[in-house]
Amino acid sequence: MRLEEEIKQKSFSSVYHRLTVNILFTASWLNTQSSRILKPFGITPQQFNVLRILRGQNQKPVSVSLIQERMLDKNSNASRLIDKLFEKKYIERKTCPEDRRQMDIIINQKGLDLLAEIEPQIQQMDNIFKSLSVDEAKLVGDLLDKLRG
Amino acid sequence: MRLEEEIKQKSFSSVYHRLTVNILFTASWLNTQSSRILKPFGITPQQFNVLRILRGQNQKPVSVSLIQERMLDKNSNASRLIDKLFEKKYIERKTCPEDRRQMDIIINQKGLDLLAEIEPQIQQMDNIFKSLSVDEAKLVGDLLDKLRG
DNA sequence: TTACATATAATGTATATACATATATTTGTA
DNA sequence: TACAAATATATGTATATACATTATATGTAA
Repeated sequence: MRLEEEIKQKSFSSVYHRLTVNILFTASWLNTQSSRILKPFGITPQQFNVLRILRGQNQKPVSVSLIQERMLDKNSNASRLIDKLFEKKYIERKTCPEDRRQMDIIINQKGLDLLAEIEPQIQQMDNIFKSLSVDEAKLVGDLLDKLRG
Repeated sequence: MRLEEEIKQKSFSSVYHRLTVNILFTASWLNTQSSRILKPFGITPQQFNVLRILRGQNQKPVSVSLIQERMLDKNSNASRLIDKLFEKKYIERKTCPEDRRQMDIIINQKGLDLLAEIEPQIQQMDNIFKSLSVDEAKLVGDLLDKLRG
C-alpha cells in the first residue's frame, strides 16, 4: 500500500524525505510481523537474531563484542540480550580462559532446536516479499547499499 | 557500504531475506543518525515526529488517536509521547468539550520554534541520500510500497 | 616492576516498543 | 430509560534502545 495512505500524509518535502520515512515505516512494519511470529515461542526479534548469529559460528565460542558487531542494531545491548537467552537456557556462557575480560558464548542444542522450529514460519514471512520479483528485490537491496554510502 | 560488510555476514538464504535484513539495518542506521542530530535539542526522533504531525494540522486541535494513526510506528504509545512533549511545554492539551473521552492537542509557539530550529539539520540528513539520484530514490520508494502489498 | 592507557563487559537511567488491561465516556438498542 | 457495546485514552509490565559510567583485565612504556 502506498505510504501516503498508510500514514495519511498527502505529500513530502522531497523524494529523499519520502524515502527516509518509507524505510522507517517499512522496517517498523517488518518488525511487527516478526514479533508476532516469534511471540508464541517466547522470544523477541533481537533475541532470535542473536541466536542465529551464534549458530552461524558453528559451535565456535564467540565474545559479546563479536555478537554486537554483527547485530542489526549496533546500539543495542548485547550483554543484556545474552542474559535473557542464558536465563532461557538457549546458550552456554563462561569466562574465556585466555582473556578473562571476555565471555565465551555458544548456542546449545535447545537453542538450535528452537531455531529449527521457528525458521519455517520466518521463511513464510520473507515470502510476503514475493510481491517483488527476484530482480526487483535485488535492485532495492543494491540501492539501499548505495544509499548508505 | 555493502550489507555483507556492515554486519560481517557472508551470505543470505535468498535475495528476499537479504532485503529484509537490509531494510531493518538501514532503518536502524537512519534512526541512529537522527537521534544524534536531535540529542542536543533534548528530543527523541519519535517526539520530533509527533511535533511534525501536530504542525501539519495547522493549529487545528487533534486527538491522540489521530496522532497514533499517522505515526510511523503504529505500536508506539502516543499517549506517553504526548506526556513528554507536554512536560517540555511544546504542546497544549485539554479535554475536548464535545467528547470528553478525547484530548484536544495542539502545538504551541515554543514547539513551532523548536521545529524551525531543528529542521535545517534534519534536511542535511536527507541529503546523505543524494548518493542516489532522484529517479533511484523514487524507484526504491515505489518498490517498498509494492513490497508491503 | 609500576603506572597508565586501552579493551571487554556489566550496570544505570531515561525513553520507546509491544501488548494487555483498566477507566471513563459515548453510542446503539431493547 | 437502562444497559451492553464501542470508543478514547491511560496505565502496567517486560523488553529493547541510546548512551554514560563503572569494574576488571590486559598491554605497554617508563
